[in-house]
Amino acid sequence: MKLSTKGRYGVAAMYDLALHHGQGPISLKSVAARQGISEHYLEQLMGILRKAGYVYSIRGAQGGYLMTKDPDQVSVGDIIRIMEGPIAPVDCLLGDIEDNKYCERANICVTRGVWAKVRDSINEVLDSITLADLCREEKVKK
Amino acid sequence: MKLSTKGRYGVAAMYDLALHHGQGPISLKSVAARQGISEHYLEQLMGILRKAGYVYSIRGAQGGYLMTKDPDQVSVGDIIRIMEGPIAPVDCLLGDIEDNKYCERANICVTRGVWAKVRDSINEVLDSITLADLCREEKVKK
DNA sequence: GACAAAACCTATCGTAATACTCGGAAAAGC
DNA sequence: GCTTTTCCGAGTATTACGATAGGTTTTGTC
Repeated sequence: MKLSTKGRYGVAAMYDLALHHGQGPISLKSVAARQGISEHYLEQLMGILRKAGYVYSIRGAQGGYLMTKDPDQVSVGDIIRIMEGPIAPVDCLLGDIEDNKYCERANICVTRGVWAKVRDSINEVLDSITLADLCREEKVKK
Repeated sequence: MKLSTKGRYGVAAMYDLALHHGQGPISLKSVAARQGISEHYLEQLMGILRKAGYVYSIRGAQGGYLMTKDPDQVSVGDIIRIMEGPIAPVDCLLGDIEDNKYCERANICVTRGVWAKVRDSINEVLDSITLADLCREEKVKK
């Protein structure tokens, strides 16, 4: 039940952009340095976030990335799901309960209900926290 | 954020034993067949459950496995944690917040709090469901 | 006592995903 | 024109997962 670095780094990067929201384009290099992420790798991750519409970029010197929405409009769950795909502790939760794509007994399986509850509770927690919340916490810590 | 088959199969096997609780030793072969798990692989998993004290075994012909506790005394969380280790969406939750073993900035990191909340909510769900609960559900479905 | 059924044990192994790394092309400010 | 930056596609090393294989030991039953 581990989060991949994709999800973790994605949140870290978006959080970094949120902290600097309104200060013009933020270079990938500076984000990578502050958050301790490989530049080249982060590059790929920013591509995902860009294609998903959470950031846009300005190329060339003095360029960088900017958030498309305000930090209070983006939840941690949004980012995790973009980076890792839908939350699903087991594959059988991905399809319809009837389609048997991942498990022939999905409709009679009692453990499926357990995993569904886990999924729902994870999503609930992740959706309840916005990037703005994280920024506020940062200020409290200082 | 996937559960491994270890956890899934572990729960399936324990659930199967719970369904047959009080009916003498249940052979690994029959559990594997009912739950659709490779026999040899399940063997290894039963070893983990046995060493952890959740089942005991009777060797030889007509042998098999039995639960050491009643199904209402064993939660899904107990089994998952035995099979997969402690629930921790990120490694930095494993050590103390001060020991910096997994992350140098654990004590200043704001995202750490997010993952801790996720962990707690997963544990809460998993601990709230016992094998006896699953058995009751099975009967309702029939 | 032989036999078969079962648990037990150790080792091996193929596949796939993860987490990068590398090398460059294109864009844009100065 | 130079430097800074994003953008893109390919390659790669490591690891964990999910088994598979091949045996040994134990024990009930005929």
